[in-house]
Amino acid sequence: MTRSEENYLKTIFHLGSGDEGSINTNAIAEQMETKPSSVTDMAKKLAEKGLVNYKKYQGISLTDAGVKTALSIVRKHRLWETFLVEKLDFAWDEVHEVAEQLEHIKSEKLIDKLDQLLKFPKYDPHGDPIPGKNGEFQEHNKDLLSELPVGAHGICVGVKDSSSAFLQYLDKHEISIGKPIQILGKEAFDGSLHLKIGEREHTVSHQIACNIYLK
Amino acid sequence: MTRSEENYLKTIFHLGSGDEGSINTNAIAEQMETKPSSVTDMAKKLAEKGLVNYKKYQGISLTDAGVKTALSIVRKHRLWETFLVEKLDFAWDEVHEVAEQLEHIKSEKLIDKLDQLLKFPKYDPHGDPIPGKNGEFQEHNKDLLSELPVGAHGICVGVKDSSSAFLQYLDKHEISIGKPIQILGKEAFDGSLHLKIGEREHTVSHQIACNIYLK
DNA sequence: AATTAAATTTAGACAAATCTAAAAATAGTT
DNA sequence: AACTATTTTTAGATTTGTCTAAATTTAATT
Ligand SMILES: [Mn+2]
Ligand SMILES: [Mn+2]
Ligand SMILES: [Mn+2]
Ligand SMILES: [Mn+2]
Repeated sequence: MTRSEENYLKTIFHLGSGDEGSINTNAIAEQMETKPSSVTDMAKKLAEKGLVNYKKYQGISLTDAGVKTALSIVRKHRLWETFLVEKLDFAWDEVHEVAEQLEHIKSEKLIDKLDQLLKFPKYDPHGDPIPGKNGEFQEHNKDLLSELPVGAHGICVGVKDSSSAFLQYLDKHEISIGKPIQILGKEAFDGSLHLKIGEREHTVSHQIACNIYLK
Repeated sequence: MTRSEENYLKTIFHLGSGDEGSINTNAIAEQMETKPSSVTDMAKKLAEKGLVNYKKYQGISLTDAGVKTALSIVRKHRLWETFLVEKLDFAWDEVHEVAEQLEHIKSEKLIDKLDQLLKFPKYDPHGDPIPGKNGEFQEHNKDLLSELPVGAHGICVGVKDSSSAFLQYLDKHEISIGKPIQILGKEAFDGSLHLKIGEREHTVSHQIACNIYLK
């Protein structure tokens, strides 16, 4: 399994985990910052190996074997992110790029020992669930902040956008996983929300609210 | 800098650190389990980048920039090996292969934080010195067991052969870094040595004695 | 010095992963 | 239904790293 194949499988897994069904060539290309023709080439190769279902012009989906492989990469990615934050004092906006490399290290013993060192964490620094050795994981029962009514309150349990820019915005406004958040008001015109975050009050745009999960 | 380029630089560094001067194409090929023609190709590329001195049929040597790069890879390799043993309970014969992958992860912050987590170790699990951020390191003042006279005694501070097979042999005979060793006698016929290792006595072949460093 | 052997380089090929440009298929619209 | 726009695939080229086989250079031996 090459690094490129692994990256494709992971991308297809992430694009497919929302709605069911098969994924567009173009969507994969955009996500991976590559060209559609490259995606087609890889689709054929992965189909050859039994990791994706692929028929010309019909889109791409993971087989059971493909899902299993994707989950093992996601597991590694998220365990490494957790390691970087918990053991090496990285900030949560600094870990993704490094984990993108570390997820391709091949050693089952390494990842199991890492899991043990971290005390078998269930969620990564962004609130995303960490699959276990056999691919099992429990997603938080969560809602997007933007879809909750005025008056709702809960705990921040995750973010949808893990970009450095967004996470730094959250840091600046003291929004982090575990923080209690209450919706004090909603602006009808642009959908911006007036929030109580811990002890402070802040107003955030609709775009921000679309990327924060509450429980 | 590609993974392959890094592996070549590291190999040239290791082959050259003994005697001075330039390294044979064939020696590099053998060490890397590749063909001499591939070495020539890479020599040209690395020369182009100013990392090696290369003139046709004249052998290959590292430039200052090449040494600097090689040292940074060796630093990463040995810090990761130390991490695997100290933090993840790997045995010293299990770390090399994984470190061979980890040494190529690109993140200066990662390696500096790892160094800090490990409390700035000076030597790796095989007794090899770990270069610092700026490439500085102090080699142990050590001697090969095979070159010491009868009666000599010292502490095992390193191994020359880091292969799994050799390290497992040492484990079996309870030879490890830090163990006091004394030469009780030498067999003239085949050069085998009768040793006192800690409290026990053992006889080891000349081949074994050629791969153990004492101080 | 001539010959043989060994080391090294060149030439040409290949697989992996990507790209551009053009062709083909599908989807959307009058 | 015909036309247009979008998506997807194909064909052919490129880069990186490798290989084999043949040619060249250097080293060793008669
Ligand atoms: Mn990756
Ligand atoms: Mn994450
Ligand atoms: Mn090693
Ligand atoms: Mn390596």
